[in-house]
Amino acid sequence: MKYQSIKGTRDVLPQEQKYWRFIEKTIFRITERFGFERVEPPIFEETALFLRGVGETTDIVEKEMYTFFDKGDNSLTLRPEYTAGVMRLYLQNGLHVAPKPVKLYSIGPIFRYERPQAGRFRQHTQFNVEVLGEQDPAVDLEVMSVAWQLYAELGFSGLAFQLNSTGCPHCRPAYIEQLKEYYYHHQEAICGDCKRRLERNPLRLLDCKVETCQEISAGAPVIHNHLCIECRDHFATLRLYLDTLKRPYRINHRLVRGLDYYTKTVFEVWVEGIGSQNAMCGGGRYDGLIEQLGGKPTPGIGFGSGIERMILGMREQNIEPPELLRPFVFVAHIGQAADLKAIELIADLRDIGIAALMSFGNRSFKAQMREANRLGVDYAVILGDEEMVNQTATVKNLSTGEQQSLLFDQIVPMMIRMQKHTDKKS
RNA sequence: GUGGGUGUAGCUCAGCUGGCAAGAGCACCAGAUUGUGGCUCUGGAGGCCGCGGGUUCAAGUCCCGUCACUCACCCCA
Repeated sequence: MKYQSIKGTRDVLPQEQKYWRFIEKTIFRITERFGFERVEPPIFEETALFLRGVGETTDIVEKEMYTFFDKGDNSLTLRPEYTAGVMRLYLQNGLHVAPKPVKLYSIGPIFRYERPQAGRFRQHTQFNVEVLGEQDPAVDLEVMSVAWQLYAELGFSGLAFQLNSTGCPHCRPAYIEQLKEYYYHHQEAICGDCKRRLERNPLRLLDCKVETCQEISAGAPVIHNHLCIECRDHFATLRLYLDTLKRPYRINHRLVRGLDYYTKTVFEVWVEGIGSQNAMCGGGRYDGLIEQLGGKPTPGIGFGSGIERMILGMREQNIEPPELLRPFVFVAHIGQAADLKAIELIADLRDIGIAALMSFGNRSFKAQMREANRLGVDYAVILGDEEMVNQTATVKNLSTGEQQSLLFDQIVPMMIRMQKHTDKKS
């Protein structure tokens, strides 16, 4: 084989489309219900936006971006996440003067140069939600509720939020100092990765999977004891809201997120069985980001959810999305006159909105019937020598096997009636 | 970037300790039914056994290299 898809990318084939259709429809329905509006920034932006927006020392920026120079020698990058681009869109298009909060969502591809594995690709699709301009914890709840409602309506069971607060610029630095202080005392015992984390991203120390490191992290200072009053209140109120709605969640002190811009609330939703990358969505609050990108101080919160991971999760939980609609009529034809009539007939049917197909080439009648069956149509219209002589068509109901003879003029009206009939049933 | 696993028909996979003119199921095509699908039966088409080298009388099978895929780590949806 000469060409194959790029590492970490995947083809979406017809048999998977029912998942995509189902998920997209559910997203549209829920975002509408929650009062979100769709925006789509371009797939690539100037590289500097992501450097600033995501954070220069994050893994995403340091090693995962698809960056290239265009013919004008501009450094461009395929978006490695949605938020920075949406913030740019928000500022550039004057949405910051719109009534607050501004509630936006997007659906599209994300690119990261990573080693692929189960549930992780170099191109994946994200459903992304952002709410700008309101710091009320009720907005945190609202954003989390979009994710919750989506997974519930997709049919997932047994899900729970992982929840944490990572503090804010007022309280986090002091906490991180204490954390580092603690770890400096255990420097001998921690793994190589953790030694790096200690210098570069101390919060991640808590998340290490190495057993000996976990023992150490178990004794580490907990951020909740170091939150400032504002952060503590915010977190407590959010918990009150979640409790009121009886939404299951687990406080996870180890939940930290890799992007620099998060403040206060961070959350994920996990699903088992899709490999070790089990987070179906991840997000949190980023109250300082807009300011960092040149806007006025504006609170914000959002999350991204991987559609490929939703599909993996649905498969794992044996959730069957609705089947796509099948074509309604198939026209089988034998002989030249019938061929012309078939072409005319499917055109007429399609004009009035009925999904009609015909056989191509000179296939045997039997083969055409097999094809009709395989396509899953409700009716086969048969045009053969006899029919052409009588100016009639034989219409066969493929589920009951009944068939009747109709004048040409009666076929389209009959199909309209039959389709309405089946619509009612389903 | 690091470590493990796997590469045989379109898909899922058998091929044990080297002896294969290379198999099965599904899918595809055709026939049984000369104008009637699904079920069944019969037949057909479809493979440089990832690629390159080596060992051997003999390699899909053993060895080396290489590429690809895959799982896991880092990190993330």
